[in-house]
Amino acid sequence: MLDPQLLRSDIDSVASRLSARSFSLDAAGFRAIEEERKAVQVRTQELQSARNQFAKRIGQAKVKGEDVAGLMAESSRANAELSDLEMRLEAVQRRLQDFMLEVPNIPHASVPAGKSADDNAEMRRAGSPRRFTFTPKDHVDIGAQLKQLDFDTAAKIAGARFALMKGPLARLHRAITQFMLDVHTQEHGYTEIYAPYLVNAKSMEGTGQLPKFEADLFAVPRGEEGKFYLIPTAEVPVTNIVRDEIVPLESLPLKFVCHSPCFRSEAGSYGKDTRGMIRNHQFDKVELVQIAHPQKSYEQLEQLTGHAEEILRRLELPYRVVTLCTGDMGFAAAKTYDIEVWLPGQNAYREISSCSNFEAFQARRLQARFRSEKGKPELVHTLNGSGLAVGRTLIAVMENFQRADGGIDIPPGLHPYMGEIKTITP
RNA sequence: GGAGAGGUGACGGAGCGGUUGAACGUGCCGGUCUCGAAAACCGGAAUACGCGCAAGCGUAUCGUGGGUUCGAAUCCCACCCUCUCCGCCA
Repeated sequence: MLDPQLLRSDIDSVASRLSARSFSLDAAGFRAIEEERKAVQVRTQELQSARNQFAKRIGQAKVKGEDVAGLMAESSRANAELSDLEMRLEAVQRRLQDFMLEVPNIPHASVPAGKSADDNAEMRRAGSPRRFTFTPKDHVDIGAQLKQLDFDTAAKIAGARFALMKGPLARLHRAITQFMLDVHTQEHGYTEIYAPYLVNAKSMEGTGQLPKFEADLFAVPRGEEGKFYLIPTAEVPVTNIVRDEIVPLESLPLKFVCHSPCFRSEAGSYGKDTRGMIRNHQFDKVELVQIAHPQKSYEQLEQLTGHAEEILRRLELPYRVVTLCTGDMGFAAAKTYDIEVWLPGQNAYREISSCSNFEAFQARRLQARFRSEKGKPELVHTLNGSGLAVGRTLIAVMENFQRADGGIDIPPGLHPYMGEIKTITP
């Protein structure tokens, strides 16, 4: 959510900055609601003040044993208008809130303008794609030949967009997870978190998935009306740790790492990446989350992105980093770096991590604050990034380290996590 | 699933339906004292929002939402959460 003060004071410049991400802000609509809010609120508060005065006078008179019937009648009359106004105020505030919740974040000044992924700016490349002496296969074929990656059985058990791994490949998947967690906790200073995979609507709203993106989520019913949502990323439970909290200044930045399964309905991506494990309803991810001082958050974004890159360097996987353009960024982000790993099977770089600074956009929804140097509570900045998506990392290892005989070499960094097994062979 | 207890400020803990945003204590900040500290004493301190150039004024907030009332932290209802016991369970 954006700062309501900013919208009130300078909605036109907000609108123009949002147009870069092809969001058209209804400035006139906002002004109209805001004007009504102001009028209704002022009047309501006047009446409330009058009511409080009456109540106070009646109380005082009663103590003295005076007759208060007249005052009470007068007060009743004055209150008649109030309940109606209070309802109107509530309604207009809800409309304002609804409006605000649908407005995306303002892109940071350093974000390149653009409409689609084609306009993203490549920042750097690391490693160079391996030259194969044979035609490289993609992970689906490699996995099938090894009989360790089975989409048919997964489809029988659950449906499309699920995967089933067996034996050494399943272990490799686990090894990758452990490796990432160890690097981030032991070398990058993150605190490991284990968090709920089902969360309430409030948490989803805090990080921005709700109300706008309900269709992307899975939910399970709970009780009469309520429901739990399955987390689409550990960002949700972990960032919500600081919801409604005021954290001490000296504790910043908070750095959390959390491995979790992620559940996404992938509504609207029919026909996209249907082959293999690129885009599944369920996948594992190691997520990095930072709660930062507002003046440090962009510094922290560079650092966090570097932490994610370090995993790829250790696994000897070629990658590049791109800055998402205004049109390609997520709803809540002010700036995003995507890290894309080289996939020989697709002959392309594919996203394996997305590192974003949300500035105060999430913090405002979360009411996540810190006590500033002046002793006043101020909104924190929140950041997160994948460090990394486990399934896609597995794919990258399979495709980049595949052998002519259909086997897979294990990158040296993972040997300790594989019981020193160095190859997976057919 | 059954039975019970409880949710008040950073924390502990009061609070006959009426000048209660909330006693008291601890902690915190400033000051006096001191070479310095401790102790003691004095003083200060919630958050959000609205109106206003400002000084300031007003509104809301005692788990959440509704209700009763001229007036609710205090009464009623529903829900959420925490704790204890029983049952079940990894």
